[in-house]
Amino acid sequence: MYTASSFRLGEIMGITSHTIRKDISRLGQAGDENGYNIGLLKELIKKGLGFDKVRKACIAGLGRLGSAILNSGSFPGQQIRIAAGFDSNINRLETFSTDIPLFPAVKIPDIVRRDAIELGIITVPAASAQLTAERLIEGGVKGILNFAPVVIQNTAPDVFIRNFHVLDELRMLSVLVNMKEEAE
Amino acid sequence: MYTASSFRLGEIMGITSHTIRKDISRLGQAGDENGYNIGLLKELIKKGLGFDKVRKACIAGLGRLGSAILNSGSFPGQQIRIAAGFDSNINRLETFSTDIPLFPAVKIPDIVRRDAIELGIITVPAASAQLTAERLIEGGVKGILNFAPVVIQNTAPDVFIRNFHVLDELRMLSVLVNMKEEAE
DNA sequence: TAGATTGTTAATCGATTAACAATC
DNA sequence: TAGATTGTTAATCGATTAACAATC
Repeated sequence: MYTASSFRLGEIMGITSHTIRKDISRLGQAGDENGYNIGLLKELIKKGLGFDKVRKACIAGLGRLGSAILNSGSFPGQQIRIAAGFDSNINRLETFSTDIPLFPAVKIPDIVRRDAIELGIITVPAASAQLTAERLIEGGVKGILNFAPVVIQNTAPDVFIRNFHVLDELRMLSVLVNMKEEAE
Repeated sequence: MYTASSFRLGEIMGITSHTIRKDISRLGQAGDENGYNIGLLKELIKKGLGFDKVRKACIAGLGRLGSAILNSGSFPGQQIRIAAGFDSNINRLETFSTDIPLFPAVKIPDIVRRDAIELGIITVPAASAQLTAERLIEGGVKGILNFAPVVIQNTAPDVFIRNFHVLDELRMLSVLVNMKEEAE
């Protein structure tokens, strides 16, 4: 039987053993004085976090970033399945070769609703990000991961939105470096 | 003279006016009873956060994601400049057309040091992420943005590391959706 | 047993939010 | 002036860290 200690798990994840124990204990009991039972722990996490279901996601915007994500293997065997791609440029849709069904952007509400897609990934230019978000929400998504360098104004407060932008992350690092330099 | 209130700024950024005021006040004074003086505020942020310097960054791993970032216009006029790209596949380097100088991965330490590159973006496969990080650190980078689905073990504690992975973000959204469903 | 490790309660920390005097 | 808005102090909140009894 395989086991792992909170210390070892923390090492792998880059956090302390305290946090590991606290977080796991919230889900139930999976360990004893020999550490955590890996099989039991996996089950506990799967159940507790809802990873026993596979949720469908779609990608809106098939530019460089969007197609990079689309082609990243679609996360096989994971908790997420990419079920559709959208772009406003019809030509781009036609020249694309993938197993994932592609549609024009205006169809977002229809397809999202029809296929019960729950998560949306926004990789369109900043100018069309808000419209894209609204179409996704209209279709009924419950969560949005936004890569466009704009903060999405959430019209439906029960939809979770996470904003991520590469440049902002680099700026953040730059600020940390700068603060450190000034402290020296 | 253009002004903006903390309420309006918070609206744009999706946070409260309290946080805006608190954060800005840390940098100095930029407003009065008419709101913030935009020009003054920009100056204050630029100085306070070190955005008056441009820091160089490099991209290690020119697969789909890496080349998407490389080609994203190199953030013109921003606080960050992409100054080099690296890949372990020599063929890939040769077939690439870009203004940004490209080098084989083994040269990372040399080039980073030579060109005083301060930030590194890791877009290599998981298996080579740790090695890539070590090469970047060897060259002297001060911050790393890691897209590989592995937590980088930081051998140099004075280097800032931010881990980001698309699938994890989607999983996070999935968990939020799941918790909400269970609460209902 | 002795030593290692969990699960949980308490303490600490930092960030967000609230409240409000000061300003013009 | 009256109303709007900042800057700052105090209160709240949640997450991380510390500490330790219980377990085998």
